[in-house]
Amino acid sequence: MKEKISHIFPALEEALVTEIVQNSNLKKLDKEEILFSAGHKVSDFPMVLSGSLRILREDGEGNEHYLYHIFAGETCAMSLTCCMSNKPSKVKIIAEEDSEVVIVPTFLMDLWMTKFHTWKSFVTRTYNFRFDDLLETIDSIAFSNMDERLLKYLYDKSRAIAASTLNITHQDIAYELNTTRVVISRLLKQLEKKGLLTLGRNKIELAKGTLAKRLNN
DNA sequence: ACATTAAGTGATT
DNA sequence: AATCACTTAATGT
Repeated sequence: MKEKISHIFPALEEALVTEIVQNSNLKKLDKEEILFSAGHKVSDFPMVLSGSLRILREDGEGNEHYLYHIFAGETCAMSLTCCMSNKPSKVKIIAEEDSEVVIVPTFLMDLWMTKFHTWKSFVTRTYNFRFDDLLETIDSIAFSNMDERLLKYLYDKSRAIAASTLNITHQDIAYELNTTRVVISRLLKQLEKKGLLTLGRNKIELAKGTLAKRLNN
């Protein structure tokens, strides 16, 4: 276990990894399993060992908004902020595919910040790394660029499951981008005309060029 | 064959 | 971009 964490989180010092192992639980998540919902107090946060998790903003009225994915070797910036301010979670965390995570109790956060410099820099990097992504998201919401949001969503999802074929309905996408099915259907149709993807029932196949293009950005 | 669910379309706000 | 009303297509029982 210890070797595994060290391998996946190489930046963390040995003594810290030892404490992680002593205080945390390993949890296996099935595809689409909900780890945390919004609203509940954050007593733990996840560090991803394998697979990927998707993070959604969620209000009380059943509105959701996709934010980002996290992968092996990462932790959730939003969960960390909730930990430190002792506020209820504002996000929902769902396994994008079968995943393994280490569930770490939040009370260790403060202690580790002063005790382990590698922890402090890990947390800092987690924030920095996420910031650009969130800015992009803010931009596309602010300027109502639903088509860009949709493309980013498809690309992110594709990367998260390491496949170019997504098995998802237009309705599901609409729900996670907080819009309506009709809008998604029409935008997807446009993207299909542009040759960026092909559509099927419960299926969206991204063109190879689409992935490459996005990766170069 | 029938019901249900997913997706496409035109018109309106 | 959202909503409505409707059609068409695919899938399940």
